[in-house]
Amino acid sequence: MTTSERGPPRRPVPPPPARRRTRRPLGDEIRDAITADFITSGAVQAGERLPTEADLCDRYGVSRVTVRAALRSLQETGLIVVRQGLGSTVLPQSETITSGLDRLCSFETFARAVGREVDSAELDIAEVDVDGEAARRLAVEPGTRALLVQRVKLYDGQPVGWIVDYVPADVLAPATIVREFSGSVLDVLLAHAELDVEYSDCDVVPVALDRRMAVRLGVRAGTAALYLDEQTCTRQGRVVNWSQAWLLPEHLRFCLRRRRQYA
Amino acid sequence: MTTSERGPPRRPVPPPPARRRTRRPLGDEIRDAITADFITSGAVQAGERLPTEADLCDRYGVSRVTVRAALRSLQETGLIVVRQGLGSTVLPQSETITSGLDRLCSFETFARAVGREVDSAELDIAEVDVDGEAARRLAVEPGTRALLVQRVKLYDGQPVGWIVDYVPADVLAPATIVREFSGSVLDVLLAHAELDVEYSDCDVVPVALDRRMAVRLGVRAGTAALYLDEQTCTRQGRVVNWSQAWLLPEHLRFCLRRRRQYA
DNA sequence: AAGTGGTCTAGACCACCTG
DNA sequence: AGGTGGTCTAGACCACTTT
Repeated sequence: MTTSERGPPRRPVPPPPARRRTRRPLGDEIRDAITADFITSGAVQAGERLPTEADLCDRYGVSRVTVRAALRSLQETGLIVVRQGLGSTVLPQSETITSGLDRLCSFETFARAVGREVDSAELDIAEVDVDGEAARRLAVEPGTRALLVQRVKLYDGQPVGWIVDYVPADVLAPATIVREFSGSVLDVLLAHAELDVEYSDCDVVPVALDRRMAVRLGVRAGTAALYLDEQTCTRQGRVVNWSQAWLLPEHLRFCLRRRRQYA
Repeated sequence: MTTSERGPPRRPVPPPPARRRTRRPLGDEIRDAITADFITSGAVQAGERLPTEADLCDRYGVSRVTVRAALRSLQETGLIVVRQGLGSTVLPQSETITSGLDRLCSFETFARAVGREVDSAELDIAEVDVDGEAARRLAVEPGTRALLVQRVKLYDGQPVGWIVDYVPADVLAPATIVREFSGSVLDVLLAHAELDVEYSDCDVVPVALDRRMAVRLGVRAGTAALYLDEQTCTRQGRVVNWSQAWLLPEHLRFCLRRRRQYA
């Protein structure tokens, strides 16, 4: 017996799904297609409506559930608003990079999601023996080898933050990180599925920048900034990264969704 | 012809869904049931696994899609982690009574959880016609009636923040809010289950306090503070509250858990 | 009344993990 | 190999908004 006897034919519209990457949800591909076909193309301006869900189903040959997953994703990233009985309206885009603080996700990824780029400057990568505060925050013995990565983040050529990352050498080989680094230490860690990186605990502190940091970022001393002090952990609770970031709110927007707790 | 002829019988397992509130997703009810039946009951301890999705489908008489919606919600709030091929594991709850910015929870509730008290001072309650920025943030027509509540928050007698809340009169009668208010507008809204308050979207901005605000809080002008600008919403996305808070980090610690996104 | 999004179901097949 | 979660489909009915 062949598998083709076991049910009705699936997905009649697209060609045989042979080459589809199974690891990427179809909804994400549809989301990207809608973004390209209607939003970034300018076919639908801010304030105007996307085609109806039924139309999108026909156009892309997918089920309504899949189209709705795509639309939900677009709504979560703030590109559209969906109203019952009305349809999906494209929203005007913010000039700033919106960062969902509650998501363990690099600035690079956020920026790319909205079609912008961030760069690094004054990049300084070194291997060090951690002790004191760093050893405590990494939960390792003083003297443990670690990779230290420091840099300025640039947005449209403007300095927007200073970031310092430590990763113990026994978490991931420094050479590996350096080889795979393209702006974000977190992205390297997330890409290594075997590490099981799951969450970070992050302190959020408003600070007035001291003279040295202000010079780095090209602002006056005393400028208000957001200091994020973060321990990235595996599912088992092992610390794999201590990250400190001083960020200017000027070109960055930090937001988060606070959810009602039921437990 | 009756509607019952138009398709196969739906939901055979549960009793007639007569009294179900149609506005609450079934997935949310299943999520609450799972929480009560397995997690808060202690039937499944941290580190142990929930029943399989198929078992949960049978137990609650719902489809797998619905069970998965419930599990996704539990994962988003950090109660469980779901792994392909492994199942759903209950997570240990954070020891530190998180002043968790990611939880929709009043300062009063947080303080009570750690055995402290917060008080209000300079309380100012008024009915106003909102316009401009306030109307925009509340998503109402300019001129709409709303309740405005302003006050200083005190922690151990020390001023720690200035909070401003708007609630449109057609969300909840101003008299009702005033009657039930005991320090937190959010707590009043959460207590009204019929409002279906579910989440808030919160902007997090570091600011240097201006002279007026600094005087209110008894600090020097230019002191760094955290400005939280928040729209509290129902499950349907209706804004029920616009809240602004200027908070001193001195006596408060803001932290949050950033979670990896799998969707 | 018509059209749109909102929710839910039953079933199918795929990918991952563990024996 | 068997069981688990991951994804997707087609179809049905409900609720909201506009005509």
